Amino acid sequence: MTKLMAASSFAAPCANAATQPGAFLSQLGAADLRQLKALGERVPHASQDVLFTQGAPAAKCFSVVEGVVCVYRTEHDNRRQITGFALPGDVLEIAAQGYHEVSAAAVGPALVWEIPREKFAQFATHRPYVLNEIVALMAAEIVDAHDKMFSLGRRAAEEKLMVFLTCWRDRLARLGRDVDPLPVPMSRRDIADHLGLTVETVCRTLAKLERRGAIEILPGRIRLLDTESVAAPALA
Amino acid sequence: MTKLMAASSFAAPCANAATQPGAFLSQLGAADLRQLKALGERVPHASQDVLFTQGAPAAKCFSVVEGVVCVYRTEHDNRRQITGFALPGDVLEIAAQGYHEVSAAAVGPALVWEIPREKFAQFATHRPYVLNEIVALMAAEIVDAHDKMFSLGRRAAEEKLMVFLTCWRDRLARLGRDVDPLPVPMSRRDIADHLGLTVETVCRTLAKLERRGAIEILPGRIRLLDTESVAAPALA
DNA sequence: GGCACACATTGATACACATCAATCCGTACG
DNA sequence: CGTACGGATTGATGTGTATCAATGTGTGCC
Repeated sequence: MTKLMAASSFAAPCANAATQPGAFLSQLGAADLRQLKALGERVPHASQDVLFTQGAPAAKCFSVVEGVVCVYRTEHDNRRQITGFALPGDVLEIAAQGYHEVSAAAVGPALVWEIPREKFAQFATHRPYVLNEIVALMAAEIVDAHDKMFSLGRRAAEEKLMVFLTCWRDRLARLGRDVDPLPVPMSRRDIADHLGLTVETVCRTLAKLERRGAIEILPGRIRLLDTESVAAPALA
Repeated sequence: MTKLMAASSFAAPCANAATQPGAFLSQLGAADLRQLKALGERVPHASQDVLFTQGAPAAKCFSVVEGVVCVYRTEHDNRRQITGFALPGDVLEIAAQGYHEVSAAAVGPALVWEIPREKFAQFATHRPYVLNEIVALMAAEIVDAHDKMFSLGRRAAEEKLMVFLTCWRDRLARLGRDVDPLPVPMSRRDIADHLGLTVETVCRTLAKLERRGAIEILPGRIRLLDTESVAAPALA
């Protein structure tokens, strides 16, 4: 239990680069991992496939193995807020209570490891250390959520975009990906719905940043040139 | 462990009305509770007192016993985003990893139960069910964070305020408080920093809602008259 | 090749909210 | 009792971003 509160990976949600089922639980032994794998299945998803929907019973939990999955919350009207983009190693709905409070969809083709909730619960019952891992994952997720709240409430469009891009780059880099021309697989609409903007504002702001020499826009990619020249505060 | 994933209190973060140390752990027996109480101390805080600061080592965790505590994240400049208001029974930084990622301050005079992190860790070591409780609390906090992200990113000022007020009312009601003239102890600036607005916009929007007959503004309180007449969507 | 369709980009305009600036109010304090 | 002070309110004005509308650009498909 000492580990629960330990000053361990204060850095980022899931720094594990291994792209295999169960990789998110970094403390598991080989035997445990083998058993865990057997409990779930790897499901391939086509682009735009919906993994689960807000309001539906949370029967399974998920871990991204390949690709990108976006998590979002919707309202009766068309409004959508993307709360995050999940990368390989990231876990979704691992502690959902009863019903999904969000939806998730594959941004591109994705491979997802899905495990029935009860099976995972059984697996964890006799392995207390698993709970510690989960607590740490959730703690990181909460910190991340606070960051995003700050961005949504207190940053202007330029800063939102630069912060988003640099964070995205850092996450991909942590997975060992090549990020010099940074891959940006999600659509402008996805970015807009993530940052609380409109598609048009995202386009225009990216164009403005390019004109200023801060970035270079390529098809499906963006090169980050001058990360420092981020916008000054827009709100007092 | 079955309980971890059970479809239990999907409703709200900490529905426990008992305002005493440890009340947030609803599954504890009397003996456990007594021991737990002995590990921490009740600390009275004056209005505006800072409980802990973003960046400082997370040495303790906290539980509000009386009063209101606001949790916020700041930037080098004066920008502040209040991520939530904690009420009696709510827990803060229970799973912080190493350093505080947010700050917290008393909105009014407050009584807070504070416990050193290691002591709580020791307490929980031999009580696996405590971890389950923590996971459930954190899961609720994550759901809540997603709600707030949606509000910050996709609601206009009127809707932000109405949603905020009704949620605040529901939380107080759950604690058994009288909410007909809803107590609003936090300042307009606090509300603004919570909703991603400015003080002036909060004032003006409240005035507009009052003119429309949706609310009635009283000193330190607001009466909710027509909760339904919330604003239509402002963003597509 | 050419059509269709979704996505991206750019422009013109409107508006919600921020900003700047008073004024008002309640409370603390000399 | 007057002064000072922070919070609340209201007004005048500016601007960032949304909205509406059109035009590119690519990609799949017949």
